[in-house]
Amino acid sequence: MPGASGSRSITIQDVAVAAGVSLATVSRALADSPRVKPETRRRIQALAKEMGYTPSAIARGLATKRTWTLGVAVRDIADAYIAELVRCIDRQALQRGYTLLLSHSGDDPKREPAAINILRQQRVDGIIVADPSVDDALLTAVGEDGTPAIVIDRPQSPYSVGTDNLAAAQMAVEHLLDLGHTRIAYIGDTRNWQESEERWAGYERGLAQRGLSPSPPLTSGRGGGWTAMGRACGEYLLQLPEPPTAVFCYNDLTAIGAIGALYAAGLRVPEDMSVVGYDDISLARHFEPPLTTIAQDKERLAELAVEMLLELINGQEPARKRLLLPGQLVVRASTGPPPRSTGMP
Amino acid sequence: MPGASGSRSITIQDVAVAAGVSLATVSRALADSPRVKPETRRRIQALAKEMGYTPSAIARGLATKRTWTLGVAVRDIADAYIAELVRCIDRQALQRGYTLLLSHSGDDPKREPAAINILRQQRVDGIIVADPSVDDALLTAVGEDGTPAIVIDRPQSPYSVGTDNLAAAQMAVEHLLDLGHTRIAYIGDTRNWQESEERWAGYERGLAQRGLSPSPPLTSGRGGGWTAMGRACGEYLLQLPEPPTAVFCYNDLTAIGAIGALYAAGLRVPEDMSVVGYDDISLARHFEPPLTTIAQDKERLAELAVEMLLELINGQEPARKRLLLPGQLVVRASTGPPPRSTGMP
DNA sequence: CTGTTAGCGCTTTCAC
DNA sequence: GTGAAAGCGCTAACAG
Repeated sequence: MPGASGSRSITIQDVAVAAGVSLATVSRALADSPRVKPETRRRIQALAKEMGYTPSAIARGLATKRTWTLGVAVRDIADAYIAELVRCIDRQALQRGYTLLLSHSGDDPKREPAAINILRQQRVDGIIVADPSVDDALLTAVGEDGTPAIVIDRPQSPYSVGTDNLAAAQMAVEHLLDLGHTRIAYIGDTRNWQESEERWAGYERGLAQRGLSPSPPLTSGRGGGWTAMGRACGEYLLQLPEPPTAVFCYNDLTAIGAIGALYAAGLRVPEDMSVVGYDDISLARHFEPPLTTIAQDKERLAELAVEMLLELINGQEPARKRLLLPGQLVVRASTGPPPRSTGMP
Repeated sequence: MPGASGSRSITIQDVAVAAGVSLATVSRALADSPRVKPETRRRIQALAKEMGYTPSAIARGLATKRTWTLGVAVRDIADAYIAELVRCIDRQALQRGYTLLLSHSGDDPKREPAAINILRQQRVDGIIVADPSVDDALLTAVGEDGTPAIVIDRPQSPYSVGTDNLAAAQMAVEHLLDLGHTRIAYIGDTRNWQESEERWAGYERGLAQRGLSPSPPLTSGRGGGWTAMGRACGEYLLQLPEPPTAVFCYNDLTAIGAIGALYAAGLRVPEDMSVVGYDDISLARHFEPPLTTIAQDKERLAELAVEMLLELINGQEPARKRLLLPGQLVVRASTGPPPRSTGMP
């Protein structure tokens, strides 16, 4: 016998002979079908358990054309926001009897189609894309082969759920304006350009309503990730002749980077400068100072995404194809009134 | 026609009739078998592509008893260290033609068996467990049904890879001692108790070698996660009559929490207190101050885990069943000499 | 209530 | 080189 390690796993057939019934009966018993005598059912179930029977999801999938598996394509699982979102999706899916198949493109847009393709090959029942940079053409292609897909945070896609970036950003900026700030900067992102631009647009609109003019979004290379970018931009702002008194950031990690720049310069938040983030990742609440930020309702986002996807899977056209949830401004300690003196201390 | 949305996906059979050959030939052509005439092969491949054929991984899995899928069971995908590790595992797996199936127990030990069971039902070729709190009995049970499993950071398990917590922790403490600290605290974790204890043991040994006596590990409820715990412990330390001048933390997020407590008290790091973390998550480098920490070589860990698992899958007994990698001390800016004055300023 | 049988889509002998 | 046919483990008619 060659290095065969795997003791062939026991099948429904094995259980059938052991129980002295037909294979079909076992199948029914295991499925709790009312069509099998309660006693036989119990006996078979006990036997199956005792024999260590583990149903083959793939065989079942082949036979029923339903795998009870949802694919999730993410750009980067190590991104705090995405990871937290995936956790919510997992919870929602599990609750409805689905398992997640994860596929991530390693932050490389070119690999996204491959990532999604893997999911299709695995015959997932549906796909949730948590990568705002996907190509729409790809999504419709996927839809056409019968695998429904919904994308998160990409409002123009065929089926989507997301947070209203523009309105939320505007809220954030209004909060800053209400505190008395007039020189407010925006630190954006180059990778998820569209999303960042929506947030910038909200920032712009908030300022415009008070007759203030926005500055163009600040950004820097993504080397080192968001925190590094936030830090670099923060440092840039500080060496300006007249630095802003507040800054609105693309996300929480960017904000944390910006705050790092302030700390390193011996400045305090919010006394010397106010900072607001976006996403409300779990760290935001516990950071020092606790971050004022826009909370995305991840749990609800996940729930809606899964629900909509299940409707699609069941062949129903969902009531609403594009859902936009409001963001919520969470005021914590990283924002306050601008410093009295003009300029920096 | 009832609400059928899914246009039946096209099969190898469809391609066969379109190409005017038998189904077997298509199968061979698609598999690049040399047994089919090069020209036919190309023709079939082109046709398949054109028809939008997507192979069914589950059908193939059923037929070959190999799914080219690796299961990863994690405690919490939103944990920075775990997420970064999963990213590495994914990269390693992908490189070898495997896809990851993710299963997470939502930080609930009782759900861990279920999480692993899902993986078995999906007939993954092997399992990587990234949850140091799994039960060994569970693992051997899994092994017996022919699904090899390896666990990360749990040295006593049958097959494992991990970082040498004790030695690494000792290094961290020695670094602190070398800087001149004598009052050093340890902030631990209650959830991953064993792992935390190993780190504490390293801390203890480091102190003992210089004739200093350790304090028992500090900890607090996990409400709010690691950062909150670190913060609570940091606050506790500060109100001590004679606070330590340095603190070694279970992980980076804990350290960030502790630093938060210091900042909130108007103290500086490392001038007033040195802090060292563990894991070297990506945030550590960009935090202010950049964290001195123990880096776990996640990429290598992932590589070894995947390699060992593949050996197991291929029926070979791996050369080494239990691998312990050294941690690496990364000195950044959160550690420095103790303050001159005794006690706090 | 239970058994028989025909697939699900693919790989893989075994023939030709 | 290519085709026919068996079978992977399971479900779902269809019969009794």
